[in-house]
Amino acid sequence: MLYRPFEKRLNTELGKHELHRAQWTIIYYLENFNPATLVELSNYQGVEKPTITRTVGQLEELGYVEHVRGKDKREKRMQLTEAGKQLYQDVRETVDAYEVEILRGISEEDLKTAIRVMDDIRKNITQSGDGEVGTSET
Amino acid sequence: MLYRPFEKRLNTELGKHELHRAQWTIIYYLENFNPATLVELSNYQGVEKPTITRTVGQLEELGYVEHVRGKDKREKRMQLTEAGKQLYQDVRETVDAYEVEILRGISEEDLKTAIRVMDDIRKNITQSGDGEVGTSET
DNA sequence: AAAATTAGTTACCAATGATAACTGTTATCA
DNA sequence: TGATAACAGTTATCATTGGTAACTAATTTT
Repeated sequence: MLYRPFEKRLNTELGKHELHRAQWTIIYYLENFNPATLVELSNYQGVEKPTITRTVGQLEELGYVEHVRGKDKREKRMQLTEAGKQLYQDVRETVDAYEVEILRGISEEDLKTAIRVMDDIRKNITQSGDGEVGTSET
Repeated sequence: MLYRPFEKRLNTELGKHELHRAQWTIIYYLENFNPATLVELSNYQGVEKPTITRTVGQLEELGYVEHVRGKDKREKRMQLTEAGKQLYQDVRETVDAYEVEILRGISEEDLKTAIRVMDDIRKNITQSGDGEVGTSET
């Protein structure tokens, strides 16, 4: 419930670069974990594969990502193109400014605590009810 | 980005009661701020009016909310029906259990801090870029 | 009384996600 | 080794949730 205004505003910021949130999330991940498979992205985002297929397809058409083949012919490893890297930098500026703005008046320490708590919560969620992580039930 | 698993899991929990998130949010608000207008709900959720009209319509058909007319014939004040109140209680149990689970291992104090930070962030967001709150620029 | 504002609706469309059923590819194992 | 299982990705289709534009009816402003 707390994320609606957040997402709304983020979309506005991304709109300046004609990007959508789902696309940005993938670019963001690739910048940090270059070449990644679709399954990797799927797990990271907690989203089904077809959704990733679609979004990656868009980014490919836009020229922001390309795929490099590895040994395993099944998987499609994706990486950022030059244009993609440039876009990341550009968006980063916008998003950074946005972050500074929404974090106004919050102490460094409280923020750290909040981030840690959020992370713990995420771990709790993904480790239990989802049945996706670590529960290898043949 | 941090809320995807959260929403996913919440939807699973709500699914047990054949509810969706958007519907639950409205029921939740009504339980606390009985009779509320659609505009009120719209502002609270940071969502446009047509979206609210639709969801409230669903809840009305399901028999969870009903509208009481006030003086102003334009507005449609909604309140929970008996069935709606009952549903709230039932879902509350599910959601409470869920909350306990995802907050495992987080100290009372850290949680308080995190909540405060989140709230501050929300205030920062709604007070600036949206141009919706308090900026009466004729 | 006319004009502007407000609450809500209708009719669209877009973004994001899910499922089911499928094709190739690689691993397993009997 | 050959059948079978598991895995990565795709296609097609649907549902949820959101948005815009254009409208009606009721209420305020001027």
